[in-house]
Amino acid sequence: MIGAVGSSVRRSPVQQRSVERVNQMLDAAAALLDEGGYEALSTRAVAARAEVPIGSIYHFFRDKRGLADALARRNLERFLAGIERRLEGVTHWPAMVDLVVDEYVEMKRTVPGFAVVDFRENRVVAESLAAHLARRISPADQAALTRPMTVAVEAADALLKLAFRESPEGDPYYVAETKELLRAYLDRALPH
Amino acid sequence: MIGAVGSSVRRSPVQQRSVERVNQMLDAAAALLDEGGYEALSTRAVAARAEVPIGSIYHFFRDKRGLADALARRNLERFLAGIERRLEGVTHWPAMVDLVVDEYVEMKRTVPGFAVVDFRENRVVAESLAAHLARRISPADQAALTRPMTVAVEAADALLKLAFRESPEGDPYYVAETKELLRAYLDRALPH
DNA sequence: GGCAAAACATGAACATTGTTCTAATCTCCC
DNA sequence: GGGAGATTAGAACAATGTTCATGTTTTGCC
Repeated sequence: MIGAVGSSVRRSPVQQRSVERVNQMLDAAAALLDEGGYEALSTRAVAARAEVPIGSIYHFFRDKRGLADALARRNLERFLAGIERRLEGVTHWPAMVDLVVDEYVEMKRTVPGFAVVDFRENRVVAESLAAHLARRISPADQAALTRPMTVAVEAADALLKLAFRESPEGDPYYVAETKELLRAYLDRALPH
Repeated sequence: MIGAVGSSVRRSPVQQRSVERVNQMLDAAAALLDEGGYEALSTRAVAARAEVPIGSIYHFFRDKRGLADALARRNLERFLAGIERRLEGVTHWPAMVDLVVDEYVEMKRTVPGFAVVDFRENRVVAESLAAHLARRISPADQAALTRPMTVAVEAADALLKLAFRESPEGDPYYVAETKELLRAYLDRALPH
């Protein structure tokens, strides 16, 4: 999950100092996104905040979108790692629902720029969860689980974004309803 | 639903010719959005496509966002009108689910730029559906229906966007699952 | 240590886009 | 037909995305 995926990255940093500077750029982008949304994400603002010249951004990232994609990927990896950690010992899916939603809420509260988890990333989450489900819970083939999981993840992402639009800490009602909706749907959609 | 809402519109057209030109601008914006997403929506491109000078856009709209908002509102009104038409005689909510999803799919296929129905618009849809439900189906107070409806609309919007990312005509599996998910959730969330 | 090659830093310069402004033209109504 | 308000028109300014040539630092190697 480290190699240059697709084409959002132009060069990967190889020296120590540049690894740090790339992280500074991602941190700066995350902070700007939290403050003013995607519209506030200007390349010059990122450069100023990270204390690097504009050229450095384009040295490592294809363009502004590539920078945002890289940030999304970094957040995705943190999210998956957090889920993997929490999933220890979980053997039935209703517990999984609580788990994943709670981790999402926690990330939204603590990880800057977590809003940038696009549809491309959602698919990865769905596949990861389907794999876990197939491995430890249901012996069914993973393919049959992936599509319902994709539906669940997409819906959950939208509802939790709604929860955080309503309240900075995540409106408790919408968080609770997200879990309720996921349980109601998966109870019908997953093979028994 | 016509007066200048909030502040996305700078002046409303009063002469006949300018009403037509404003519609040309919205049509051009819709076409560009369908072709290349929000990134392809440049004010100059809209002006060229609508065969008006840039100044005219800023004469009627506050800024580029105001133009997109106005398009979203126009699409929302068509959507609500379509729903209202189909809702004649419907007296229980499962039929409503099919109806609203089908109308959404139809609009996505035929109305240019329908992708631009933001969260602000979703709330209006939810309130409209809650009102209908309160009026003709359940005697319960509308307030108790609005929040579950908001959840349902937000989830449906996300899932149908997924369906249309997968296939230009809307992936049938995801469309069917959207209905399934809505039924499963509303069956639990609505008062019986 | 010293040296060549690769990686990196830097910011001026260019292209595109968002937005404003002032002057000229057109519509509508008395 | 005349005048006030509505509208057209596009040049001009500002901000942003992006590239590029040049200079500096790090790395691997003798």
